[in-house]
Amino acid sequence: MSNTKIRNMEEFAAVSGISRPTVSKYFHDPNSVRKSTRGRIEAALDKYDYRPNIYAMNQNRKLTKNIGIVVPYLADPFFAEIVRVIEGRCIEAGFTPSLFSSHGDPAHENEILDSLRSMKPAGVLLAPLGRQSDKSAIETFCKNVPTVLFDSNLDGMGEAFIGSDNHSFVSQTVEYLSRTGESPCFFEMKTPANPNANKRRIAYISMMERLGLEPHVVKVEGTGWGFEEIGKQGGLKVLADDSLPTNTVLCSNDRLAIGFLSACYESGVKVGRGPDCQLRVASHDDHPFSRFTCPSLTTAAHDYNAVSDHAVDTLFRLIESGGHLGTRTETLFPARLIMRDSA
Amino acid sequence: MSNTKIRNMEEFAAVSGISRPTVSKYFHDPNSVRKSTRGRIEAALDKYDYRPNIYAMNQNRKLTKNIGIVVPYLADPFFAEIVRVIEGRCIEAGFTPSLFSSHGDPAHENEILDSLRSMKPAGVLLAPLGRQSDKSAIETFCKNVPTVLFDSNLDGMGEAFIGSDNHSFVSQTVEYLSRTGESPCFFEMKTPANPNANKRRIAYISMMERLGLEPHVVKVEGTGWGFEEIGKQGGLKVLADDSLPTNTVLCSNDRLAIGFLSACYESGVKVGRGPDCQLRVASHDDHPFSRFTCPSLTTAAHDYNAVSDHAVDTLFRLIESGGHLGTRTETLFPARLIMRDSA
DNA sequence: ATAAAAAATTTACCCGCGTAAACTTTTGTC
DNA sequence: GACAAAAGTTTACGCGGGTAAATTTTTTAT
Repeated sequence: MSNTKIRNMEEFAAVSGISRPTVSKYFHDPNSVRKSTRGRIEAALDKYDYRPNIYAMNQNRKLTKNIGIVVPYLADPFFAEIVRVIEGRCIEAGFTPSLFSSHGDPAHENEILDSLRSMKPAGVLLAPLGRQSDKSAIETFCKNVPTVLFDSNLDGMGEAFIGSDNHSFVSQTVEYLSRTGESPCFFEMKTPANPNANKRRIAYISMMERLGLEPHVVKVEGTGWGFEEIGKQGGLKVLADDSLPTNTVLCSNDRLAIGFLSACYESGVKVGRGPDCQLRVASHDDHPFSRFTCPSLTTAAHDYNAVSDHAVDTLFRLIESGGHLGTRTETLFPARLIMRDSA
Repeated sequence: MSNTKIRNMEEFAAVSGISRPTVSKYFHDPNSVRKSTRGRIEAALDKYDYRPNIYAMNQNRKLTKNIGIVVPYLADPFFAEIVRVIEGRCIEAGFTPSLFSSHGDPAHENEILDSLRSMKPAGVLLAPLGRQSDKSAIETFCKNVPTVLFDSNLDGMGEAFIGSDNHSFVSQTVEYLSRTGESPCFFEMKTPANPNANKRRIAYISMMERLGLEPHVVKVEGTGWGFEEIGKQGGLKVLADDSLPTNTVLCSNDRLAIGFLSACYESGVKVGRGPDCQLRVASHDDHPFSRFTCPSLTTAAHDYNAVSDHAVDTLFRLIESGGHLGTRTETLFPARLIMRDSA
């Protein structure tokens, strides 16, 4: 490692004995230059530790090698986990991921899209807030930037959608619960933030009807993204009122269930499938913490890797095709039932 | 909103009737131009929706308005929450935060620092991995980029450190537990990733000795960042062995405690301070989920806001002072004991 | 009203790199 | 060894905006 500092590509080209345009080509794609040339550049590279100025590089590019990743709520470990996988894939493929969380705030989601636009990213993976999202802002954004939606679908927006098949989630849990005990009631927020919640309720009702059972939906108060607290308060209430229609509760998602289980514990209600248990509780998502609840939570698991991989692959195809795929596809991955102790 | 598209600052200056250098000055600091001028620019601004090219802007700047935020493990909601607060403060102050997670991997931490350097950020808020961090890489980085460390301290690195006072955490929990029942043993990982863990053990031992009590440290196997699982497996083991030295367990951190509580539940061990309880469990951090454990977790809470605010304020002072503060300060915020049901 | 200070304007050059065109050298093939 | 193709070199210009210097205009103070 020499201590003479290289200020720009010109100087670096000089010390490596290669012309600047060729060096520029190398940084754009190392395989686009002859092997011997690449060798000389790389020799100089670890002797002088030069890195091209990213701002100058991107200034003249129509598209950069940046990929934007936007999630609605990073404090939810579910999204943190997906982000981890997606980031890895992007880096592998030579892109530079930039991570953003809307933190549950539509205004902030808009700001993110705004600053994302000026980053001229090659593509964006967007998990929108859902119902709260500013649809027209997202629509405009998607027209200007190659975007793949994931997790939450918004009608017609983005070049593709990749998510989980809510019907598969709910039909598996409902089928399992109904087969092994009393049929479940459906526990959810009165005004859910996420479109998946609506799909799950509808799937629950249709599945129950198909089984010839009467559906019961229990809606609890509360808004925002503090699902655990909402589940807990709602749980305490329905348990105090003794207003649950059945002894089996199917929560819309694991975070609600975590709160609900906490309410059960505090109310002295024993959850599980043992003979001494008063209630069975199941849910959806396979949240990273669901294996540590008391009792551990029976749930339907996302195929994290499939969703992440397919979202990223789709985005790469989109980028390669220059920003437009033929028709907008919606890919849904089925769930896998995870049987634990709560039901 | 006119539909003529503005391509660059030249054109925007033309339509706003102001010269380009003045417009440039405006974007650098809106208050640096006369009020009437600002008015004309802003009128044009919402008529034509032009935004300066961020790459061209930053190319010639020694320092940008970017701030890097690096955390060791974003899937830990503790960090997700801190990040949320910090991001907000940065945006308020007119900076552009960029978020990175090392995902528990030292090699990735290095890559992040590398790409961060080429972003020429005005400053960086770094929560390092800790023991696993490549110390020399971080040291080199801190010499080149104005950096404030938080959460995990690394000796002498960065211009300042802001974190929580582990001694305050542990002394409060130990004092409380010892006063209200059997004195606690200390439950931790054999080889903790984070320097805070060591400080907590030391604080535990010294506090116990001060109280004239015998310290007992229970170390469990396991490496990596899956603390809950480590706590659970370790918990199952010590409960099966019946090897706990006392009926009161103080976990090094909440994530371990979440796993430990799960082990207690599965082992049929009732936790709490009621007469029918076999074990008391307490911990440190006030993890976002600790209020939803079964039973809810007695813990010592970080002053999230104080840490975030002070870290950000320190970074801003550092930036204003041109990259160096006088002497390296280490600011530690005390804990607040949160009494819940587990102890 | 007038001088002094503050703010804008004009002009001009720079930054670090992308990239096109014309030309030269190196490769690989028969 | 001749020759076409591939790769590299030179030269030159552009991108979009930062910024300095000299000049003009506007504002503020007296």
